[in-house]
Amino acid sequence: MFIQSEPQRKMPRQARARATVDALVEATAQVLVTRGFAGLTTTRVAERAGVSVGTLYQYFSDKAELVRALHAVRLEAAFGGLAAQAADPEPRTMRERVEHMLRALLEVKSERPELSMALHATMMELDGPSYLRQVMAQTQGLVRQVLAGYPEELEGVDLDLAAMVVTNAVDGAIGAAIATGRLEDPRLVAALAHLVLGYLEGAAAIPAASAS
Amino acid sequence: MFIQSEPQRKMPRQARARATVDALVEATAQVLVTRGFAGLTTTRVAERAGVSVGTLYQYFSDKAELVRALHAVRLEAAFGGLAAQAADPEPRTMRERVEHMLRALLEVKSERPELSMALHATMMELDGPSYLRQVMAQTQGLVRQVLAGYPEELEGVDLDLAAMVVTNAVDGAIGAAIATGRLEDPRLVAALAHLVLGYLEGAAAIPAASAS
DNA sequence: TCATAAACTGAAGTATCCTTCAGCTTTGAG
DNA sequence: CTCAAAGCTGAAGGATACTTCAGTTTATGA
Repeated sequence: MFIQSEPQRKMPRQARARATVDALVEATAQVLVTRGFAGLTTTRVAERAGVSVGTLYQYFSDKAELVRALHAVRLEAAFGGLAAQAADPEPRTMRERVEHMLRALLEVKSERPELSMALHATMMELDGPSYLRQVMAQTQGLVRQVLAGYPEELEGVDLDLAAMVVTNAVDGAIGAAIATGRLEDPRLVAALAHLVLGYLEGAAAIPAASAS
Repeated sequence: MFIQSEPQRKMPRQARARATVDALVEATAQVLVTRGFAGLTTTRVAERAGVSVGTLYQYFSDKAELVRALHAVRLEAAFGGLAAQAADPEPRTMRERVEHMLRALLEVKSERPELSMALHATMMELDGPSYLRQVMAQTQGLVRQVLAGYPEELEGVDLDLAAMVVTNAVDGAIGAAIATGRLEDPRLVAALAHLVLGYLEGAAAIPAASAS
């Protein structure tokens, strides 16, 4: 599962090299979790991956590139799970679809919660706003698309605003759940679904109306 | 507005020194926004504050201490605004109270959005989970207290869960708004209020019920 | 006014870290 | 089997950052 987004560096051609790249990305994940971004040194990553520093620099031009590769892998995983549920041809009520997507998302995040947290913080520090915009564009786009599949229920709702609010609200709540170790709380899915559906229901009234 | 949480270092006694400490904290904010945490060097901060490095080390034992001091100032500002609205003796409907608090929160964040973002990312990298827990404990505590003031509307609702979900959902949505520069969108308050109230309404049904 | 404490300076020591590259090892096609 | 390409090694160069502290300047109060 290597990503082809390191333009200036060599691409692995042999199987051994592909394994090396994978090991480096995984090592990055481990070091990031255990020592944080400050402790993410090229030597340490190489060591953990069982190769020498020079090898690292054959495939990654930078510490940042290493982190970005890791992020690409994880994003694909998280997004893939979501997209699968979003595209599930089985017709579903809006509630069902929301719950399924939430479950898929929670499943991915639950696999390595500390990594999710550490990686997010690092990408934030690394690419700041552009990182956020990229992730948000993808995720919100998907959510928006799903919402568009329920035109009757959401008549008059600003789908862009709804996608933004709902997506990031869920993300914030999940982040908090991770930080406090409540990711396994069985009520979580129900609570998040209630949050999303509670917003969507009656969201048509939002646009101009604003009580003082 | 200096904080007394640098145990090992000297406390400023004269007015000049207090001004120096303030200047250092403000310089930290500026450097953090313009160069990120990676670019936050002690020399650069001192330079920007108009003092020498040695002076910095008289009051702050560490780069981290500098950031923590800045965070303390900002947290107090944000929390103060919220608490003021929360404790406002004027009786209000739940909707009004929520809207007022959201407005107060958005006001603080709007002052220096990039700083809010950068500081959050940095604290995340610096103190990770313990930072989140601290902030969440404070904020959720406040929110929980506010919610407890509306026992009829929220009968049967798990206030702890509600405070956590609502608080962090709002935080996530605001974070996204900051990143995309939509903080001034006039519909934002209404949308967030709708999010919060939509969750609270009927949240009593959450505990055990969980549709498959 | 003067002495003492507080505050400030900034060059220098120490510690890492990033990154390269010349040479060695492994792979795989012919 | 042979050899050119791919892959790997790790010591060393170069750069920067953190932190200290001996010495200087400024404030205070007796």
